[in-house]
Amino acid sequence: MSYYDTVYEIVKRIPRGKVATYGQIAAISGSPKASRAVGYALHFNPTPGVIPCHRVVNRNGGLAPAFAFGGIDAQRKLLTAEGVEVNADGTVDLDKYLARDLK
DNA sequence: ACCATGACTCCAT
DNA sequence: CATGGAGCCATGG
Repeated sequence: MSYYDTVYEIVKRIPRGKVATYGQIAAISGSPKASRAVGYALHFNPTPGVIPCHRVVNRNGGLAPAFAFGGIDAQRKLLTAEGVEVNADGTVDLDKYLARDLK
């Protein structure tokens, strides 16, 4: 699972109070279009608590609807606690919270 | 190498 | 706005 390891490393690098998109992680990991594989990697989530998967959002800035570790509301709560504003529809402002300098 | 799967993304209806 | 189909990639059988 070398590719997945890369994904985990990147996710762990996301600064507190910031978020990253699947496409962003995919690009940094080496395959800009492997967003699907990235999501799959997070689905495995081998080390919960270590990997902040709640900071990973889709291209629209929206979090996973249901398959998340504890539900979208749990992620919303965590993100809010870190300083990330989450909209009622479960999306975040990428213009402000996207970790552009990640990498 | 082929097929099936999936926390994605784009486009059409 | 909801739903569905097609394309992308990595993994496992």
